[in-house]
Amino acid sequence: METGPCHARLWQTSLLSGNAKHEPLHKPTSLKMVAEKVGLSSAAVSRVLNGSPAAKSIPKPTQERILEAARQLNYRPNLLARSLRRGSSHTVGVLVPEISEGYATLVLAGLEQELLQAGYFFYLISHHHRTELIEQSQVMLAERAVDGIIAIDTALQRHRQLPTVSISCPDKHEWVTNIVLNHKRAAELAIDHLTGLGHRHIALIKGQAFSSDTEPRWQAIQHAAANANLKLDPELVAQLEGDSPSHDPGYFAAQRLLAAKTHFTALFAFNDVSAIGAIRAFREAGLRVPQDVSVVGFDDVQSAAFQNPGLTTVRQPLRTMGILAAEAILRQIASPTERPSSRQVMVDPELVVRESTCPPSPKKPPKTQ
Amino acid sequence: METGPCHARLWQTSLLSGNAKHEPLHKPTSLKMVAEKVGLSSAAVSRVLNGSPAAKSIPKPTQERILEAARQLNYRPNLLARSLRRGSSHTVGVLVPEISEGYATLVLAGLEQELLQAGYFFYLISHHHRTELIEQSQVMLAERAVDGIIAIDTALQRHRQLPTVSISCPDKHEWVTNIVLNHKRAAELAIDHLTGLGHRHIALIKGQAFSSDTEPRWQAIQHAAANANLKLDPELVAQLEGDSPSHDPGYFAAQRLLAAKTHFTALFAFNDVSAIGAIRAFREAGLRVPQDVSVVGFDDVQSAAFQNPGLTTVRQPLRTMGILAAEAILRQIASPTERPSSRQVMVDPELVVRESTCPPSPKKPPKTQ
DNA sequence: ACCCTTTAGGCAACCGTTTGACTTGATCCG
DNA sequence: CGGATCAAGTCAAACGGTTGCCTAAAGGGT
Repeated sequence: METGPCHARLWQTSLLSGNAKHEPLHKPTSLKMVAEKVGLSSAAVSRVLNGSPAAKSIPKPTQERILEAARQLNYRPNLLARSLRRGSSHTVGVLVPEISEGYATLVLAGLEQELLQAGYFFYLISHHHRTELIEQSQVMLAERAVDGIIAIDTALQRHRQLPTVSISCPDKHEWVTNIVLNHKRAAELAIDHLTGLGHRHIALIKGQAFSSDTEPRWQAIQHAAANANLKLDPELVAQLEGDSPSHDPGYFAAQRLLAAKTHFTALFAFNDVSAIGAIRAFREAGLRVPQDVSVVGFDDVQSAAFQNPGLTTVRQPLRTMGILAAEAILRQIASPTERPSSRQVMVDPELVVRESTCPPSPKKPPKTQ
Repeated sequence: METGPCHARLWQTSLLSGNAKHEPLHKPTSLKMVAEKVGLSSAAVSRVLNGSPAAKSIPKPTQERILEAARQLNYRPNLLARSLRRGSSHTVGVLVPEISEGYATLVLAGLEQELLQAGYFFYLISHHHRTELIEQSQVMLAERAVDGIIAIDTALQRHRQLPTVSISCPDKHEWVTNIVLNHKRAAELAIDHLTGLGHRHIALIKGQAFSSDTEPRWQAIQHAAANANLKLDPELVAQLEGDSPSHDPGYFAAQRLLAAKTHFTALFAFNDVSAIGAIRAFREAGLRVPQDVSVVGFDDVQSAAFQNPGLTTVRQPLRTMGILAAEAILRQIASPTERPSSRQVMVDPELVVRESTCPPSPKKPPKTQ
């Protein structure tokens, strides 16, 4: 509220004040130039501009002179220099598997909002699940003196003792704070929903082996199935293959399920993107969703509600998870010595029922084609 | 170890995790430390490690010693310090309206690939089309000494003489290189496709007023319509409203079109996301796509092919545009004095016909509901 | 007159690298 | 033998800002 309008006005003036003297290659104003203009040392100027406690011995009129000079020269501190000296760059690195639609997008949105608000910028790097890229990225981020690292669905390789928060990576490392979903609850929601509708033959799409959520989710599903007295037929389990961030893996997984010709009336997919791919495979095979096959997705990405049929899905509070991760990393940065109060933050899923699920039709098993 | 038992414990655990020589609170190795280890000046070490031409006067064995010491100490140059000295941070700022599914995602993916490959990192900032945020972002990026700015669908406010490339912003500024789509061709593709199928009553969804593509696209559509002897009925034009990055604006725009009760057999939407929203509105109104209304989207986002029905759309080569933008900014950074060879790079669209378009049904006009 | 505190700010080191200018000793050439 | 050249580095000044410590003068109390 103080600097915002101030900057805006500053700008206006420098634009409108007939600044025909367009100085393209003039170096930006430095502290020293401001200091010279007011005839003081740069130490004094620095202290005043930063509102440092040591500035209280400097009289108001002098302070005004300094501020005025800075404004006139359109002074902007060089943050590289400041970071170098202060040892804090106000920057974090964010690692994601891919820059693509789906999961990470919403998390990033939450992250960004929270980080920017705290004056932090972030570097975004994708690694396509390639181990050496992850490692290299961590090294490069450290070189760039980031204050912390946030890893989204990323198995961190080595660790350089930077504050680190991971989202959906059940990370063994001591120093990492984890933001994780309550997988147990998530599996229950989906399985109970489907069994509640009367489904007994439920196919599953497991995540890729490299995805950190795959295992815990799978465990949770087995647990939930057991609780619901449901037998999981190994024939009805397909795994996503390949690291394409698109809908293809889900599409092909569903084709494999169909090819196995084992009867099923419902599918619980690893995520929305693969669910959407699967639905297309079903349609191409002449099956209607949900009449012939009910489909439950996972994540509730932005487009889930706008699918045809609208996708029933287990919502992860993705945006919230981003916000929580940002808060956690900021806390860690603020007090690096102190152990994080809780190394794990668990968030709860929520079932969103739309149009892709219904009771199984008793008539004809989906053995078409 | 130094400041408290807390540290000691941390240290212990990190020992347990299997990494012997991993000193958590030791400051990272500096050039000086390497220099001391080999008994040379940091100047010599710097030159050798950088392979600077001045290092050729240093004998091979000495160079080996230096390299070996750096390796042993796991030396990583501090890029803040280097940037400060060299005056180049190897960082660019990327401005996007939103971090959300759709348009920007693919562009970002292309950008990232190309920038990382060149050793550049980027800051990602979203501004939600708020003028003061755009301006503030530019200032903050300049403070952080970025080497350039890439603006995606963003109306830049003020300019600080940084190398700048914009994507889909018909920017007036002299210094900005533009990556733009051939809107004329894009409009022709869509209009010709629809008229070719026999549609004469085509509804349109215009982009939001703040979107830079809205006007040129609209002009191009009018032009293409005239060429195809098609009259555009103002009743059949709806504009996206609100800055939500979701499918909602398209959904509501379609509802307004339906409410106007003017007969139409096809819709050309501003982008895929709004097309998907519109399709949902149509379905809710009891209209079938494409039998009752054909729909053409724009962009060809990742999920377009997996819609139900598969979305016919005008593809923008989004990833390529990202790559081109990265190349352009890197060129500008490499030779800042020289004016960019071409201030505009135009890319061509491509029509992707899927299942959301077909000839109009002559029977009943979509006056249902 | 003396001591103490406050005011007002300066000095210089420091953050970690880079780089132009310079030194020092040896070698070579005529 | 004297000067030039060269190898193998070193020195110190940047880059731009921050900060611990210092000083010098003025004021205030006794």
